Amino acid sequence: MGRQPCCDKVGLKKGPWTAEEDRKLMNFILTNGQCCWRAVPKLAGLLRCGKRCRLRWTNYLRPDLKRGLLSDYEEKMVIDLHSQLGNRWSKIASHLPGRTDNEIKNHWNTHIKKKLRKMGIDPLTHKPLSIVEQEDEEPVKKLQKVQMPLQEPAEKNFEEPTSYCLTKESNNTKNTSRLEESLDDDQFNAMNLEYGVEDVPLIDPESLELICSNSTMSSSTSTPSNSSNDSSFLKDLQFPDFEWSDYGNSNNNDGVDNIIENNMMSLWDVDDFSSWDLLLSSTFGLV
DNA sequence: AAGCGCCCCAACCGCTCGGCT
DNA sequence: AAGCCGAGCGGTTGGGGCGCT
Repeated sequence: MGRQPCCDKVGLKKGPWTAEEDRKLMNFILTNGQCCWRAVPKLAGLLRCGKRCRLRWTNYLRPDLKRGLLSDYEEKMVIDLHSQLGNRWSKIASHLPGRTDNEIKNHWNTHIKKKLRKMGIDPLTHKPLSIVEQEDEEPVKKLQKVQMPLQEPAEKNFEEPTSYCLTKESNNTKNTSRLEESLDDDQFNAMNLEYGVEDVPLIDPESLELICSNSTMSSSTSTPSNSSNDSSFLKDLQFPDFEWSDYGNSNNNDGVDNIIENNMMSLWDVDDFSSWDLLLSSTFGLV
């Protein structure tokens, strides 16, 4: 069936929004709230279709929007969320308060993609490029080993990321306890009041550094076999001292194979956050 | 100063999803 | 169950800004 256009396009204005249009839309939404978007242009006196009004509001006019470039911390979050969710920009955006899917998508396409490639990581699969290239050469092997399409890393065992879960009810006791140790009760309760499991607040970078430095201490005793595996890609990439954690399989003693099986690497699984900072600074001058 | 090319991001387009009848 | 419709999502585009020659 042929889809009807979202609105009658005859006589509608296109292109950049004027300050006057912004003001009208802003006034209308602030006064009346977000109702049926199709009706908004008429009621607000705008020559735009409802869909454009909604986009303008969500991407530009919303008062809770943050402006400016994504911080290093936000960038790290985007990368990790992307490794788990794929190109689900709105899902990713929902974990970054004040950021829009459009903004994150743009930032990904213009900045993060390049940075990851520079680091030798394939932005699509979040796997080292050397492995991706190998797989391209040997498609049969790839299928046997990975058993899922490379384009959609998130589709296999998709779960909402639990690493950011800040509720005390969380089953993820490891992460919860890290946070409980690092934040005092007031901070923790404030987060709990404001956000549910799905709505994850932005943690202050300083708090995060604290969390991660604590976890470094505890992780130093864990799974030495992970870092001592003889797979070559880490050496090839000359990364700083990474430890690749198990991804949902605590009995797996080969970190690299585990990464391949899960078809992703998570920066949040880098136990030592300072190593990540070091990587960023050594690779493209961040931090 | 002018021309050119590149980069970035706001905006657009078209498809999908989910609720309703 | 099928169709309609509003809303949301993700990919793409176009134009403005900026640096370089």
